[in-house]
Formats: sequence, structure tokens, C-alpha cells
Amino acid sequence: MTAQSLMYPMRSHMVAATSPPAANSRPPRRRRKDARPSELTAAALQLFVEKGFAGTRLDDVAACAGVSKGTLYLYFSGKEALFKAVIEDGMVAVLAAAEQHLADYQGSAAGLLSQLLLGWWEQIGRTPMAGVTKLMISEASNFPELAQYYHDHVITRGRALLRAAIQRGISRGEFRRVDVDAAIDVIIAPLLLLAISRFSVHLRGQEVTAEAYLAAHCDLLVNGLRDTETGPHQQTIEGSACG
Amino acid sequence: MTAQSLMYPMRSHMVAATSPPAANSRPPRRRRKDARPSELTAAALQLFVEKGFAGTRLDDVAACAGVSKGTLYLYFSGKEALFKAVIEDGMVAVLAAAEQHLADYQGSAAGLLSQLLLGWWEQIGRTPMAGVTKLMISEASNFPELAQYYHDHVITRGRALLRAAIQRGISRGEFRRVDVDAAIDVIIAPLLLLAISRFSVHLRGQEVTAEAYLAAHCDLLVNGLRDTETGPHQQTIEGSACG
DNA sequence: TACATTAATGACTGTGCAGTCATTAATGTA
DNA sequence: TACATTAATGACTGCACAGTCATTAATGTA
Repeated sequence: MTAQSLMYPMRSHMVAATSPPAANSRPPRRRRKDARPSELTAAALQLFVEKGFAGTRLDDVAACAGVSKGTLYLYFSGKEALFKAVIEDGMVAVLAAAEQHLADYQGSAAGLLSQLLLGWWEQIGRTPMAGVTKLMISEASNFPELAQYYHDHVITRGRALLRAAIQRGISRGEFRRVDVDAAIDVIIAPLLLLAISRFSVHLRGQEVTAEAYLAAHCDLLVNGLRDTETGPHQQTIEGSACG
Repeated sequence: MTAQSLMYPMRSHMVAATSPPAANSRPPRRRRKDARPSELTAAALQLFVEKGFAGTRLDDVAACAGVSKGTLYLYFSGKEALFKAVIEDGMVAVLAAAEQHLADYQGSAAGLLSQLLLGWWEQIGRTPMAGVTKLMISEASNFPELAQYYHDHVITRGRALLRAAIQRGISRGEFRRVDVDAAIDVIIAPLLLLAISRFSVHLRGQEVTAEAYLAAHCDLLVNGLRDTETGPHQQTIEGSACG
């Protein structure tokens, strides 16, 4: 331990004794109380998804948000509080629009279903928020309370949307009488994996684009693989990009 | 720092000066050179999946395998080498049997497809090895080289199996001419998510059993949701649990 | 311009864990 | 039984990082 390191403040002395504060002087502080929290959670989301919760350093989160670590602690009481904020921020009112859309919708159940899937892609899957999905999967067992909250407030609500669409299709005679809950699981899975794969570049080759993937999913879901070999059958779902 | 802590060995002195080595004497050492590596990788798999790579302590891995940390370093050069061993061990020759099965198979493509999916569940999905899937997803960005290896030696090979089954179905006129690569992604996704969800108890309610889930997947895949409303159609796939 | 308020800083501390190595003891051999 | 070999141990070290706080300076007010 040097004598220097014992002296508490000791800002950069001996730096160009002649006045002009050098080209490499640090940029001026900015006071931006309102903007900091969201900038910090955005930085944290990116790093948590990339490195994992335990593997992420708060120094890096702060640097990525353009502040010092001390500032981070001004807004969040610690690493875990920051993590919770990332998850909760990420999902506020994303589902509300879809719920409204469902209430207003008039057309076919197949059209509704594909609109829900594509809407998910636009609002979540292709945005940074998709990372929340990977994060919850990776960290659920380390944060059981938070996982429970996520289950109750995000997963359950998303499933309810799909359940409504499928049951609408069944009651209109449009769909077969499948096991609805199992079908929901199967429908959701490709979406979640698409979201996750966006953050695992090294696990994917460049097999297919997200759009082709979603289209194939909608198509297989509604039409299956079976060749009905009866007349003009391969028509697409009306009014959607699916098919 | 006490004087005691400076003395290097200093095993339990002052412990019942009268001979019988007390009920709480430590169990005798066992020399089991051959068994240690696999016991250590099994323990590591469990803890890595549960806590993440960075969140797992090697002391805990060793304890879980019933040895000291020093012993762990006798068999693996460090934490990262242990991680690689977990991944590589986990996947040796799991795919070979399926490849043989494919070569011998005679029946319908739909039957082959469902046998591949159910076989995956029996060999991987319902075993501890399913954890490798979650592990690779969580850690791929921290270990790009290992992810590349996994992609080339596991993912690519698994996809080839499915591609063969689908193309067989198309050329037999059994399946429609779908986008094969996109279909493979969609088919794999529910399997991977099923594997992952086994380690995220707090994210799932108890929606459906794995078997119902896989059955629904096979059914939706082959038959789709569309109600063909033409005669006796809802038959199951011959000779499989699907449908 | 002087002064008060408080956002922002970063050097510092304590702790927890990866990795080391001198010592211990199980097992095989003569 | 004495001795050699080597598997197994666990106290120890160094370092990286979460969290603290005395100090600095941006901005608003008189």
C-alpha cells in the first residue's frame, strides 16, 4: 500500500501545470435524475442477458449506462433490486394492448391466432425485451419469488390470450377439439426459443429468418404436415403474413 | 490472525484424549480414481444448471461429489475445464442410436417422426442430461468456442435426423411440401423448452404432463388445428403414443 | 455574484471464492 | 511388518467484486 493510496481524495494532480485542462480531461458531469433509472435498467438487461446475473459486474453496468458505480447505488439498493427492476420494467403494460385487441377482434380464429403470434414478435420478440425471457429461464431457480411474480403476472396472462383464441376457434367449428392447455404450451415454445436464440448467436447457424420461422410455425399449427391430397388446399390464412 | 492459524498442519488436537475416535470422527478416505471424474461432472451438471456457471462454487461441486476441492483439481485443471467436460460427457454417443434407428426404419414418416421425438424424451429430455440444454443456452455467449463445438456436434446432427424424417414424408406423398428447415426449428422448439422447463419449477404452473405435452405436439404437427370436417379423420398415428 | 441543495463521483473496505501445495493416509508390494 | 506410491485433504493466498461514504461540482435561487 503506497502513501499515496492512503490519502483519501487526491484527484489528478500534476496534470499539465499550465492551465488548459488537456484534451483528455473527463467530460463534465450531468445531473439527469429522471433519465438514470431507465438507462441503468437497459444497460443491466443487456449485460445480465449476455453474462448472466452472477457474471455481471455492477461497475460494467454503470459504465455501460455512462455513470459511476456510486450513482447506480443512488437509484437501486443493490444488485438484486436492479435485477427486479429489469424484470418488472420490462413487462409493464405490454400485454394490455393485446388484451384490448382480443376484445375488439371480429374475424377468424386462425387470423386472430397468427396476429397474436406476430404481434408478440413485433412488441417483444424482436426488441431487447426478449432478453427478459432468457433471463427468467436462466435465473428462475436463484430468484424463486421473482419467478413466481413473473409466472403470475406475465406467463398466466399471455396464456389466457392464447386460450381465448383457441377456444374461439373450437366453438366456431374452425378448429378441432384439441387439448387446449397442451396446445398452448406447444404454440408458445417456438416463440420463446426464437427470443432466446437471438442471444445465443453461437448456437445457431443461420438456418432461417425470424419471419420465415414464424410463418412456418403458423402454417404447421393450422394446417399440420398431413397431405390432405384433396383439391385446392394450400391456401394461406386470410389477411395475415402466415402461410 | 491467531498464532494457531500460522501453524500449517495442526489437525484436530484435544479431541477426546482417550482413544475411541469419537462418534463424529470424519469418515475414512476412499481412493476411487476411476469413479471420481464422472461423479464430479454429474455434481457439476446439477449445480451449474441450478445456479449458473458463475454462481456455482467449486467447494459445493466437490462437496456434492463427496470429495474436497483439492481432489477436484486433481482431475480437472479448473472451473472452465470442468464445464467443458460436463458438456462433452453429456452428449457422447447419444445420437448414434437414433441414427441407426433411422437407417433401419421401414414404416410411415409420421410414425418415424413421433418415434424420434419420444426417443429424445426417453434418452435425454427426462434424464439429467436435459440440463445440458439449459446450460448451453445460458452460457453460450460466455463460451463461444464451446458453443460452436456444441452446435457442430450436437445440434447439426440432431437436425439431420429430423430433416431425413420430413423429407421421407414429403417424397412418400405423406406430408405437404413445407419449408423443411423452418419446420425443423418449429419441431425442435417444444422439445427444448420442455427440457428447460424441468429446471424452472417456479416458472411453470403444473399445466400438463410431459407425455400429454409431447402427444399434443405430435398431434398438432401432423394434423394441425384445422377442422377438415370430412368424415372419420381424427385417427391417431399408427403404433405410437402420439394422438 | 454568493450560497444552498443534492446528483454524481471514485478510492476504499470487507468478503467470498478460484486456485495452490505441504501434509496425511489408503492401498499395493516385498 | 516395513516401505513406496499416490489419492485425498483442507488451510492458505491473492484477487475480483459488491457495497460505502467523504468529497466534488452542477444547477437552482436570492
